[in-house]
Amino acid sequence: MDAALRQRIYEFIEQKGLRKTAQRDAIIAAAFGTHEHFTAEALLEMSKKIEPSVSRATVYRTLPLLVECGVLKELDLGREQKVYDPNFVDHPHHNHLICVDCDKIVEFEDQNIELLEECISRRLGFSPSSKMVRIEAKCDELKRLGECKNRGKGK
Amino acid sequence: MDAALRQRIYEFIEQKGLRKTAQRDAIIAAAFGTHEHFTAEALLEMSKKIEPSVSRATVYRTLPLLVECGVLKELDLGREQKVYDPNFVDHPHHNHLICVDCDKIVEFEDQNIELLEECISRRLGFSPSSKMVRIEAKCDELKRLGECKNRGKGK
DNA sequence: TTAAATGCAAATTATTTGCAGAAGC
DNA sequence: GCTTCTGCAAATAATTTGCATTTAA
Repeated sequence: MDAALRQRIYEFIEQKGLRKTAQRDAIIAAAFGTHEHFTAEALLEMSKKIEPSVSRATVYRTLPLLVECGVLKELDLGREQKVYDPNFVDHPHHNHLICVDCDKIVEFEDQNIELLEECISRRLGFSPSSKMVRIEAKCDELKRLGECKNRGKGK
Repeated sequence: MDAALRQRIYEFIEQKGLRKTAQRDAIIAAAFGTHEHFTAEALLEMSKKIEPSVSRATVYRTLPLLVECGVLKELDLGREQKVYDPNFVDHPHHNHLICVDCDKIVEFEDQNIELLEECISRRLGFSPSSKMVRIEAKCDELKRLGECKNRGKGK
C-alpha cells in the first residue's frame, strides 16, 4: 500500500479527532491492498485475514469514512450490493462500462466523453463538477453466444 | 393512456398465457397515466386509487412483467428504491442526468453521446446495443447555494 | 374445471443502530 | 479518565415468496 495514501488517510482520521485502531488499520490495508472493486462483505473477508477481530459492523462504519476522506468511491453499478472502488486515488476521472448480463466491469478514461458530459450538464443547467458516467452494454461473449458464462457473477 | 400502448401490453399478456385482471388493469393504467418516474410504493398508491384491492405484492409481481414487455424501464438512479420510467416507449434513447445532492432528474437525448458511447463500447470490446448513460452532476441550486432545498427528496 | 392470480404475512438480504464493554490518547 | 470504538444482536427497509383462496378463461 502506498505510503502517501496511508499518510493522507491517517491525517484525515487525526484531524477528525478519530482514533487509530487495529480494526481500522486492517480494513484500510485490505481496501488498498487491491485494485479490484469490492463489496462490504468482500472487504470484511479480506480484513479478517489481516485482523480476525474485525466485525461486519466496523467495516460498515469505516467505509463511509474512507469515502468522506475521498480515497474510496462508492459506485452504484446497479447491483443489490454497493461496490467500492479504490482506484480513484490514481485515476480520478475514470468511468465504468458494465455488461448488462454478466456484470463485467471495464474502467476507462476518455477526453471526449469528459467534454461532452460537461456540455450536456451545462446545457441542462447543471454544474459540471462531480460528474460521472456509467455505460451499460453487452460484452463480447454475450453478443457472440447470446449469454455470458459468468452471468450474474460480476467481476 | 395511449391505445396502441394498451394493445401492445395486452397482446404481450395474452401471448404469455397470462390473464387480464382488475388489479393488473389498474396497475397498468396508473403506470402509464403519468410521465413521471415512480417507485413501486408510489405505483401502489396510484393503483389503489383506481382499484382499492391492489396489493403491494401484486405491484411487485407486475412490474417485472411490464419491464419484460419493454414498456417500462427499471432505472438505477443510485437510490435505495428502484425507480421505473414509463417514457421509454416514446423516447427509447433518452438518458438521465441526476443531481448528486437533491436527486433531481433531467431526461435528455444527445446524438453526440450516442455516438461516443458506441465508440467507447466498441473500443473496449463491448457490443454497442443496450447501452445507457447516466450522468451525475450538481444542479444549479446546489452550485449556487451549497446545498439543495429538496436535498434527498428526489423528484 | 383448472391453471393462473391474488392478498396476506412471513422470509430474505443488505445495511444500520443501540448498547455495554474494551481501548486509544 | 474520558471519549471513541468495538462486537454483538436486534432493528430497518425494500423486495420476494409460500400458501390458502379467489378468479379468469
